[in-house]
Amino acid sequence: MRIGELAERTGVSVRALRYYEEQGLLTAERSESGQRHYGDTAVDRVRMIQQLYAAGISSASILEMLPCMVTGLATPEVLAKLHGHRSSVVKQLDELRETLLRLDTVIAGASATFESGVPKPCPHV
Amino acid sequence: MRIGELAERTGVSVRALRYYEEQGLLTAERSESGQRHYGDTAVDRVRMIQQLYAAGISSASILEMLPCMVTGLATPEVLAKLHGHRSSVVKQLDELRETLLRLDTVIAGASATFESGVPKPCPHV
DNA sequence: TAGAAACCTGACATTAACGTCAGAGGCAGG
DNA sequence: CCTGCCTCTGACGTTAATGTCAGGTTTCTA
Repeated sequence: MRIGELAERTGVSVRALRYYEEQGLLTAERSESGQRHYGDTAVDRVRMIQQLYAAGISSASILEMLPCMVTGLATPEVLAKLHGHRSSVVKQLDELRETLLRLDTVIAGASATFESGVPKPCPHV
Repeated sequence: MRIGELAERTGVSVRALRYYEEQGLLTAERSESGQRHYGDTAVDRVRMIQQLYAAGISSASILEMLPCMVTGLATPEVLAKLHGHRSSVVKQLDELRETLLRLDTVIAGASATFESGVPKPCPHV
């Protein structure tokens, strides 16, 4: 498939796909005229990239990890990187949970204010 | 306390603190000569700001929410915003959990490779 | 009362993952 | 062949939260 179709099937912009290639995260066959052509596996590849991005992992790190993400095999160095990223993801999870608790506390307090029939303006601090 | 001490106590740079003030997230008394002076509550305030940043909430949104984060009171509009941010935090949590699972799968596979005594180079995809 | 250390404002630099535009070539239908 | 849509490269724009530097004032310390 060509780049437009890949973009549509993954929900990622054409620009982003070219950027991935630029970063070495995604490769493409080229037609005689220079147009990119992708196999079906590219769809999964792009989705994986997106997922790692969503975890706050940089393209440089993804580049190191990606080949092994596909096969499940890794060098010791890559394995160490993976553990490192796992830690940071766990840390992010903890922080997010804490933030969620705080948000819930605030929301509960604010909601109670309204339910009590006493809508007060937001006071200045 | 002055800005340097606040920076040290919160682990945030002086530049960042001035930026928070610029964004309206943090206020300071000014001495005769114009130097910022903070009360002890500023420490908590800064930590809260950092936590919200960590949740991917923009400074503009924080600005809307912050007064009410302190008092637990909110206008209906702010309450709606809070719910919106709650949703996005929950979504982030889900995505992170999914990513963690994927990472664990890969790590498990890679670790097994080593434990089996067959360290293989990372193959090309 | 120096001189160092901390502070001030203002402004330009940085980073990442794209968006957007320009100018040009490629491809399928009518 | 023409039209319209897709694609190409290259390059500059964007955003957010700072970093960094310059040039000047204030505050602490010896």
